[in-house]
Amino acid sequence: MNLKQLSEKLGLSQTTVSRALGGYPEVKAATRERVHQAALAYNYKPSRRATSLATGRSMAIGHVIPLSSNHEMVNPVFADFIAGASEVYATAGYDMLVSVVSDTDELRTYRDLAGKGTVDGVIVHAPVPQDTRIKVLHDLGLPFVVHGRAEPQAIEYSYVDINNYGAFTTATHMLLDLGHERIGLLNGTKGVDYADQRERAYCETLAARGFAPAPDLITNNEMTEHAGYDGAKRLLYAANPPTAFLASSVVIALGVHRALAELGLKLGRDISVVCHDDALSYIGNGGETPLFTGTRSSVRAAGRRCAELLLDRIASPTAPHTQEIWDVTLHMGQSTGPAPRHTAAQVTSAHNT
Amino acid sequence: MNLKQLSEKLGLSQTTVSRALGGYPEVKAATRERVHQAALAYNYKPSRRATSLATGRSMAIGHVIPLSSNHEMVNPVFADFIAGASEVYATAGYDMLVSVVSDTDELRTYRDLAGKGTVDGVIVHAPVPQDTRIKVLHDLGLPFVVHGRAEPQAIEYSYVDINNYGAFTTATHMLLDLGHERIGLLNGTKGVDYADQRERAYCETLAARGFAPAPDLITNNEMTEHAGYDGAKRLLYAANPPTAFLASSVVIALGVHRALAELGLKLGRDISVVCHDDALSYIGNGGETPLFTGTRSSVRAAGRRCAELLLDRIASPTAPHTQEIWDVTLHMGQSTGPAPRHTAAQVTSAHNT
DNA sequence: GGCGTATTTGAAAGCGCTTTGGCAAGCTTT
DNA sequence: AAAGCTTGCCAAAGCGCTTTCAAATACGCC
Repeated sequence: MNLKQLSEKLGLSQTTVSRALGGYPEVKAATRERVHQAALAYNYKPSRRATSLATGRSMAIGHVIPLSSNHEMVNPVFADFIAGASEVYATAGYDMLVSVVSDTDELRTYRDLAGKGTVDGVIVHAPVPQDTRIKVLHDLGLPFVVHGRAEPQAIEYSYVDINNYGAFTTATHMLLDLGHERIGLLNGTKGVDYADQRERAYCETLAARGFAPAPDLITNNEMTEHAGYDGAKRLLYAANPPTAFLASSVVIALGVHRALAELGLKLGRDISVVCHDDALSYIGNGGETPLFTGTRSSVRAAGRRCAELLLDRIASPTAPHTQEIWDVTLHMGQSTGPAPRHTAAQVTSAHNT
Repeated sequence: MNLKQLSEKLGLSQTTVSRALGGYPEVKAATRERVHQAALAYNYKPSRRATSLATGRSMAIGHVIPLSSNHEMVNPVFADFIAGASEVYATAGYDMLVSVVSDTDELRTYRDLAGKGTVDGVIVHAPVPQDTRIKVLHDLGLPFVVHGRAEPQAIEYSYVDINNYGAFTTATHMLLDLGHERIGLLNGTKGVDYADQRERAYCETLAARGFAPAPDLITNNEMTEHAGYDGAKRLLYAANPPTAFLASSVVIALGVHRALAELGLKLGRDISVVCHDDALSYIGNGGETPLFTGTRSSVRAAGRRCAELLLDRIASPTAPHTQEIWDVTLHMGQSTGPAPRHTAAQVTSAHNT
């Protein structure tokens, strides 16, 4: 059933039917009602293809999620972020277009989306400093919102980010307050904005409290369970091991946890762990007393907010940009405790088990 | 730049330009070349909106991923599945449309997608026995492929599934061979096909080997780390605890692992764990000797295959259906060992620590 | 040279909607 | 009662492609 057929059935013009369904005011209430009934009865839905062509808007938002060409890894936070964004799109009548592309193809993908007009806007994930995507999108005239930041940029743009610097400053202070002096940082890939912010916070907080940050206590890796496990084990086996870890995600923290179990070390007693928790639904570090102490911020909420901002931008492209930096709060869990006295001995003995 | 402008620039008709770009044979090689050059120079890309309307195909595939209305949970396997499917779509020039909807809205979403013609086909995720979606999609005439099975069905359909029954039969036998007699099953939600298959395999294998499967050793829950942790702890605290667990996913197994660590039990010595491993990229239970012993099958590969089959169906809708059941192989990890002698005592002592 | 057959190009008719520009009828003004 | 507004509806022109049908040109052969 298409518009022509429906309008013939009703003895009305296509114009009137279209207007009735579209909610335009110049239709008599009775007519509108009749049209709605008929649409329901014949299960008429305007073709998205035709509507798009006629209006010039495709009613779809693109999410280009990069796949590190080397590790073929899909970051699990995307799942939650997308779920959040999807809620907003659904209520606004937008579709969500997802492309998983190797990061080398990303720019081409944006050019394609813009050229073919497949989407009305895009969300930029995992920005890096001086991200080239921002200029490209700006030049293409494709509305976008960044999840995270990509400073410095000559171009003004909208973003939603969490206060990574603040989060890791708080976390570092907290571990120092507990007496930990050697703190390992298990971070994400270098060059990604949030990872750099976190490292800076960690280093500067240590420095401010009179400790020299040891580069050998920092690992940069993808945010996988395995990376956490490897990183923790490597640092713990080294000379002068840390008594605490800062982990960039719960997934990494789970890896640390596994390493500790294997070494016979008890989390929160022998080794403390503080992580940033994206509140991923299937990891669930929540509850009364969560497993891991950490700063927390819902990546799903960020997805929702980014989507809202993007739809706003599409509606009014010349409006001033919105830049939100969300503060995060520290939640106490079971993974932190005062620094133990004899640390080196501990690990060595564990090693010999 | 649109087709009209480009063809005027070239002094050709829109027909010829369209055909040259579309790779139709009735264009002189020299002309084709000239058109391609110009398209490149002016960065012309045919509008997806117009193409769709003209051809009647939208060049997009829908993935409707259900959100359990009660738990708001996004299954992490979707991320990997989608990444696999996306690869195939990308090379075929298709887009991927993702809607995350509460499971009560799912049928409506399918009807919408079909009615508006937003997609040319869909993938059905997480089927349940006698899944109503299959009939609805069949009646809508929307091509689809199911990831998993939804038997029994009056309707013939295509699917890709793993041999869940075989996998858990193998796994149960293996634990029995190691001397484990009380084996806990930490399974997914009841009513989802794969969970039911796995439970059946577990029960029937136990029965075949002369053991009565105890219902109190089975838990059904969403496949989260937390559920694994809770389930393991509950079973271990009960009277006559198991000496081994079968876990429906690595995420659950990680939860078990955490519970064991907390109880001071050693994985693979005090308690054995076998799980099914979807080979999720960010969990990474791989490597030389993986942490968890388990049957393994790449959910990403399944995503690829489902996508291929769906594109085939769209190309030839009347072709016979393809039904693939993938056998899975058991990979030895560090999480299994012979059954310990004194089990009840163990846990009790751990409890008192 | 003329006829039949390829080869190459174009004009125009959709695809199914939205939206502009009218038009007729009913109401208000003065 | 004539002029001016509203109200409610319609015809038709796009939106930017694809594709059918027809035509023009080039080629092979007797």
